[in-house]
Amino acid sequence: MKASIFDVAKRSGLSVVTVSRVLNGADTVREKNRQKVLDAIKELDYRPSAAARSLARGRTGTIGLIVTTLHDSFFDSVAKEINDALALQGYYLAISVSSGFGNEESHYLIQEDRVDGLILLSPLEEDRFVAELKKRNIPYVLIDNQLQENNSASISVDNFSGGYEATRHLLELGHREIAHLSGQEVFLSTRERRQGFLWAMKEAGLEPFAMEQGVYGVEFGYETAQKWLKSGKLPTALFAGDDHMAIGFINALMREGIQVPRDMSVIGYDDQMLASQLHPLLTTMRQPADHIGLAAVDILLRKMANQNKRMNGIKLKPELIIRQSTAARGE
Amino acid sequence: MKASIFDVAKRSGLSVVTVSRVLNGADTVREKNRQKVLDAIKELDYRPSAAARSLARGRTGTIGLIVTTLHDSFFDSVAKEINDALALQGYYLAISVSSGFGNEESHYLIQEDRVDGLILLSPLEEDRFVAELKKRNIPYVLIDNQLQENNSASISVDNFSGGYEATRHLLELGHREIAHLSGQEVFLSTRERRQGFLWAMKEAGLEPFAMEQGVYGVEFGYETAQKWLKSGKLPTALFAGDDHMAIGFINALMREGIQVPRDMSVIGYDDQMLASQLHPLLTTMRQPADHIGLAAVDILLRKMANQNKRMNGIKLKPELIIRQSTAARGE
DNA sequence: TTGAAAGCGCTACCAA
DNA sequence: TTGGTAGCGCTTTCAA
Repeated sequence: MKASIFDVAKRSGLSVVTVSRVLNGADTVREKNRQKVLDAIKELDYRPSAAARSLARGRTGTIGLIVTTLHDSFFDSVAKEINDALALQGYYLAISVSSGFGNEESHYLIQEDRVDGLILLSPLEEDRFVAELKKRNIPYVLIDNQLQENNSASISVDNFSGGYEATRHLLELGHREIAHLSGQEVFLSTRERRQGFLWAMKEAGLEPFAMEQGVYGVEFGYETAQKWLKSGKLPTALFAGDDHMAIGFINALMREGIQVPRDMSVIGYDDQMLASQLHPLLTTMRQPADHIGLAAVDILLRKMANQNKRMNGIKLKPELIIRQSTAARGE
Repeated sequence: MKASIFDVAKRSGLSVVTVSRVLNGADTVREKNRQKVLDAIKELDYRPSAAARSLARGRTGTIGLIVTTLHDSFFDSVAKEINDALALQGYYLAISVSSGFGNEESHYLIQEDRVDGLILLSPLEEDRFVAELKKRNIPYVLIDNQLQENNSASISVDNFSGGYEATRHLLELGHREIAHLSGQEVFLSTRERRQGFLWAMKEAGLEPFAMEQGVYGVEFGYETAQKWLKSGKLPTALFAGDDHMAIGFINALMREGIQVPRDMSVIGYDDQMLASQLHPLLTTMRQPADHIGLAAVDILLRKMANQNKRMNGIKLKPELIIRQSTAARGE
């Protein structure tokens, strides 16, 4: 039988209440007794039951994180940061990879109130989740939200600015024929990055060389490159909506002997791990995963503290990381 | 105030016990009453408290999965499979990404008995975990274990056979000058794959063209290729210990205009997502993530059912996936 | 600074 | 087929 707080009390010769106090770091326990309790705990190899604690306290000490996939080094990093930030505050992180479209009527982390608060990382079904969370009165924070109206409790990266800066970088290198690859329209980030691109182009008095819209991923980049290659018309520079598309694009070019950045410059977005591993190392826009994680935890904990108060969203700036895939325009 | 089972009882005009029965799908409830209860539940938007349930039942209904990283499509797949298999049985999966070396004295999933059982996916600190789990009497299963002695409760992929098959594939294509890149020695899988390689070579009466040992990842593959390129001596075929090394290696070759598989064949291991995205599409050894996940859940649940009985480990075979990076030896 | 007692919300056991 | 009652292991008053 597992030891309970009762056993510890008996063994230490003190009351259950005192043991509980020691467990929770109350400072109203005589040092000598504290030691007795600690000894008893060690001897019995006792650990408090999470279930009993949650029940008694009315909260679980766990924060949930819902992600669509962790197979993405940006999400992965954010999750790690959140985990660490939370640990510092004595909270546990429960990650749930919700592939998305829910036959699962509603998420289990929500269903049984297993969490005190929730962080949604780039949620696809944002509105459904948010509605549910509001109804349940569960504090939450959105990262990289899609819906403008949810800006109140969200951390986002300024994608417009990211698209703008990326394009500016190419422009400053002397490029005039610049194309853009974008991902799914459903993502607000997709549209914003493109707007940033268009803005920078317009500002420079230029028309986009080409724009393609597809699905984030290596394949789309590869295929687009092949298509363009076949048509014989290539821009001198490309702003890809994410690193994977950029990598796929470069991959296709390399196979045709077209060199990056000698023959063409390519900039990606996200600074995926792969971006700094595959050659040519990719110039890209980095999303500040660490700040994002910290900010999310900060806002969430605040919200949990003063239920009533309304928080303001935070918008972070992405950072241009110059590597090897972009260079001044040839000739 | 949140509705409790008591409120549902009151509202439905039945007892708490009956409500509990309905909640747990007992078939000893009159259909009419069942409906009453269901209605009350809906009206009150009631959900059972996970904490109270766990406390009363003595188990949490949650299975923990400890992984070092999910930023790996193999781990990611296995995790998904486990999640689904578990859901089918009414269990929840709590994933915990434990970067490894624990200042965290002992893992929180273990610490507070938040789980009924634990699955360890390719654990680095296997012995520490296993010792702890045995002590706590928590049922567990290891996937891809490092220590031979833990084979009792483990699912592993036959890495020896994988290394052997991969090499055979190259051999059958007519290659004679075959090199091997391996990862960290700490991993049993690393050593086994190499042994498989060596065995196949020996069987064919051949000496390895070269063998390098480094760290799993794109970089090591890239650097090794560069080194070999510089020395001017390349094998006609390479068996890389994992896909990332293979990809890095190919990446370096491509930059020098050396084509795969025309000039050299490369086979990887794991069938990472990237392997089927980057061109040339990588020939590789696939680990059967689905079977692994299923088997792990199966064994774990069995162990949980009959605490006493000893299970036998399972060893699965990897599968050769032929894509574009290997071809018959030239000339 | 300590402890007795009353829950937290649910399930399990025993009767009816 | 139903319900009363006693816990599950902990925290939180409230008194002492």
